[in-house]
Amino acid sequence: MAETGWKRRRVTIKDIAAAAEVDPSTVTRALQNSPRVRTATLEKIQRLAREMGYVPNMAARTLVTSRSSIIGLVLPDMTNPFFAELARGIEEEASKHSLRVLTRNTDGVEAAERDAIGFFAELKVDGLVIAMSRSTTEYFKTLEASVPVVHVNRDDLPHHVSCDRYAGSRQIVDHMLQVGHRRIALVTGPAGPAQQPKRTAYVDALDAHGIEYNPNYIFTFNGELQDTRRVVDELLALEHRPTAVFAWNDLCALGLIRHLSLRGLRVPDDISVAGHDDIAIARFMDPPLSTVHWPMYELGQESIRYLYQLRQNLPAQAPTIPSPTVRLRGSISTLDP
Amino acid sequence: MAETGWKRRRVTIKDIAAAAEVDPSTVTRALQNSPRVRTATLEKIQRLAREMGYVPNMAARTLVTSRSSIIGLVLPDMTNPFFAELARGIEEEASKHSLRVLTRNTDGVEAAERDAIGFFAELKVDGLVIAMSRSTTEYFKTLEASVPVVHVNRDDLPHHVSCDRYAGSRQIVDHMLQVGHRRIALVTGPAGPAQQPKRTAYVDALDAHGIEYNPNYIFTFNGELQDTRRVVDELLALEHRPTAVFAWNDLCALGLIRHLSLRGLRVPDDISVAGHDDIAIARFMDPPLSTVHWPMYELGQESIRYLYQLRQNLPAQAPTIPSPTVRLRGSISTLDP
DNA sequence: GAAGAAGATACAAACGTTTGCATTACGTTA
DNA sequence: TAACGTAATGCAAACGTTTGTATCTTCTTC
Repeated sequence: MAETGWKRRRVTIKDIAAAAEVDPSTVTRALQNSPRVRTATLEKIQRLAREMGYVPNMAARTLVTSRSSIIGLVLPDMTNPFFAELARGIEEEASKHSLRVLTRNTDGVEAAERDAIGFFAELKVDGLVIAMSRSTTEYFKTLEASVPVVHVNRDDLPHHVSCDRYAGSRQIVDHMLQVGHRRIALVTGPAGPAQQPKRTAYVDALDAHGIEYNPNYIFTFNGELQDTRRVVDELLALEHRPTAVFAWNDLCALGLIRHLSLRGLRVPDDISVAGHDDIAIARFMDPPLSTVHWPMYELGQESIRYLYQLRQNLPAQAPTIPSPTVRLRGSISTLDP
Repeated sequence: MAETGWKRRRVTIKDIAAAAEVDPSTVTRALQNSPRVRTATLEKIQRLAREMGYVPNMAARTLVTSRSSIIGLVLPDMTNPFFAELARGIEEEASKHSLRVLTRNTDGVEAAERDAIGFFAELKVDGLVIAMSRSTTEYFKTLEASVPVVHVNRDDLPHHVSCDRYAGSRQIVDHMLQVGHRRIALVTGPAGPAQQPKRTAYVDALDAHGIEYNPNYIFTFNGELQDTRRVVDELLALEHRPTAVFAWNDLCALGLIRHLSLRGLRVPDDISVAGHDDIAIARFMDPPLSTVHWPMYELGQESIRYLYQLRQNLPAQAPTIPSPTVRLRGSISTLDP
């Protein structure tokens, strides 16, 4: 027997006002602990509110204050622990300012991204954090008129929080070269503004060791875990097979390792693999993954701090985040000369 | 919370009405493609709205209609791909009803869970999907008065969507027994209503094979990946070491495998491991993980369908989800007798 | 004990939509 | 051409808060 239970009228501030024999405005003030209301009245009202099961109506409040105390977070992929870490940092920091965080994910689809953003705009969120979007600059230009936005990992956009995309990649490729690797493959992700520095770091590192960069050693990964199989196939089909692979990210590295293993190659004995991001499971992989530690949690925190400055039109300079560092675990072998 | 620059006045329906020399009510109707407005007027209004950059104000709309077209999703842990899959199913199905999904995660903390729920209640969401909460029945009793709620994986609560928690576990333990394992450890998670059926399945399976259940073989895992180390230590300290482990979930299995490997034990040669959930990376682990496939995506879809029925007071019987099945990959070895 | 200062509370307008009902405009039929 | 039906639009109230200002108490102070 289904109840019509939740259709029953919600208790409003007016109901409390009536019960307390007082004006609605007094109730509002009492509920926000205003010093303007006498202690006795205040307590009586708060007790009544509790007893009557009062739940504030955000819509009404937002309508009049045009503030929602909500931060919108737009993520391309909840599946990737990388972004979960970001969300943690954001929530942690947001709660300090008593802001709540609502998340929408877009599966990396641009249309979904715009829908999410438009939706948050309708909701009148107090701020928007957008991680690694695909959308273009002009789009955000118009958006920024209505809501403060901070981008994570989009160095090319006006208000961003990011960290040195070149340094970490450069370091790990340098390391592979130092331990003797000469044929190093690079697996890049789906095209996007984030790809270039990684590729440059790769080319530069080779360059610094006097190695000519070989376009055949660069692969493009579509982001689906299954696609690593194709990459491995192509990689193994090369005449001079690489001895090391720098993967797009840790999840990609995981897939590569798996399919290499299926093809009979052991990591790192037969081929070395490096990842990027340092997600939680990286150290639990077999072998534990050498990777670039990307400080996603800190980026989350900083993005909220930045947003907070933006909201009050402070000079809000982009925060500085420490450079990413390399975590060497077991997935890169030293080559005998 | 100082007001600021980008806070320039938003375009409202009245502005459009003025520009189109028409009444606000006509604008509303035009924007929802009502047949009550002449085609010419309708097009003119819609064009104007686009040109002027009109963004509807959800707060105002929600206030009058007392519907928000939002579904709230409360998750204990975004890091776990398991829940990401649920979110996918929910979003997919929700978009069919043109509902949007907003997510909050609670890190498994009960206080955070209540905050999230309370928040969604204030937001006047049209429905709430709560996954594997810790909270108690009475709490939800009062909640259901204000919003329809569907629980995922909480068989004990009134409106839930779940699937046979016993069958899958039973099957995989049976399988381990069939291939010759006699000393099988069970790793359970943090206490909660979800634990019992798994444990019962484990005990029953042993029973059916005439094996007495050994309390020393049951370990409690706290949910943190690092904690697997302790579990492995305790496990290896046992006098008669188990030959197989049924882990709480796949992530737990991953950690166990890693620490077993650090202690020099190979999976599955030295010890077998089974997981639960079948998250995306399970098949990419080394060895690929044998596990119970839990249909999280389908559960997500069903929870929205259920919610939809609840909302219109249909007889809404709990939907039936196919039983979970076992995915045998490489992490369980056959024992020589 | 009266004037004035706080202190406490009430009043009323506003926020931006939606929607039932009233009104006007237009084309059709007798 | 008057009467009528229908199509298109306008009017106004309502949703539940918040907040600036006005009003009413109560206490000081002389």
